Amino acid sequence: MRHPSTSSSSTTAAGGGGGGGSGGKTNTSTTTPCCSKVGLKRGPWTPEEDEVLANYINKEGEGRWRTMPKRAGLLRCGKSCRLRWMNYLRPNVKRGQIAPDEEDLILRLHRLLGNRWSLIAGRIPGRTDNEIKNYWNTHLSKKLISQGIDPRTHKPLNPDSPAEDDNKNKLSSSKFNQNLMPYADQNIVTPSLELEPVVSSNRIPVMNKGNGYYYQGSNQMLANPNPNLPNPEFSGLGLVRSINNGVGNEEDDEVNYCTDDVFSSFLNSLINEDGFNSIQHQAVQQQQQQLNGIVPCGSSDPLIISSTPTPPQNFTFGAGWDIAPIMSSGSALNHNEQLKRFHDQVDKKF
DNA sequence: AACCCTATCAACCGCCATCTG
DNA sequence: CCAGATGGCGGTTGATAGGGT
Repeated sequence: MRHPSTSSSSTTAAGGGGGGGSGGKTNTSTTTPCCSKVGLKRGPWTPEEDEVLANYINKEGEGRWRTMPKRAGLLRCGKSCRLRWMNYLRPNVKRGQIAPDEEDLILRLHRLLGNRWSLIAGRIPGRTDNEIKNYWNTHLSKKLISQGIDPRTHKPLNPDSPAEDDNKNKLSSSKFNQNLMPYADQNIVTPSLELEPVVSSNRIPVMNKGNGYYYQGSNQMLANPNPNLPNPEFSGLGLVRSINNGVGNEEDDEVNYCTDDVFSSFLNSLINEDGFNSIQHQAVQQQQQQLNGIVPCGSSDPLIISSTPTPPQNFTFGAGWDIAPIMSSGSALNHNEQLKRFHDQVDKKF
């Protein structure tokens, strides 16, 4: 294996980066000036180059990448400088082993966001999108596959899994679901109004907004790889904030306040759905134990629910989130379309 | 020792959204 | 409103390290 801290300092001849992918997009012959590498150095950065770049940015600040190399005296293209800074030289970039709690969070976030590496990285301090992407491709996707889970959809590779039955008919044949929607959590269900927020084994209300409850589908997806680990929310890791932070107040709504915090809180609510499921599981266990006379009724932990879990109350999006129509009972939209609209809004916001 | 295979990850690419004039 | 410039993103590549034969 290549040691992370040494490879980039390699002074070996050109090589390093790959030939570049198509990105799956329409190929055009146009190239930006930055992409023309005439006379520019490529491949691994040398310690000298790193020093020059770091010194320059520390003095002049980030930005204006296109012209930076010239100003800094580097024979690199702006993109290369930016990438090097963002992924390696920038302060606070954490390297080394991904901790189990980070891995857990990556899994949760990927289930919710799909391959939105920058969004995922934005919620894991010190980790870059490139690093997370690499870790996903080299570790986590294989890990999921070995567990019989499709890393792209976070659904069982075996389509006959009983956990799927509830939504299978609605989802499995969807081309949108299979191809157009790499986002992972395709079991999110937006029920119609007449549906009460009834909790079943695989349909958990996560949040509500106005008329609609937001359901989380199969709870067997993304089993916590380390059940002994607390949910980051409650672990003091500071990786995610409490959902209570996301309680939308009228003030915010009035000023059309739709910020990262709003989305962040919403995301947290989704992330913590796993914790929610875990809590539910604990509750079931507790009830069982109570029936067996093992433990006294009640729990000092306010997060431990007693019987029927209730969705987080009072959660709201900022005004910029047009979630109500998505959740609307009268909507003729099927689930996939609703979910797609939600993701579209995610895209628009971020 | 030499070769092969696999895993890793830095760096590259094209595309797209946003910014700016 | 438009066009060009710029920044940022996700997909992909390939050099390298290390283990196996």
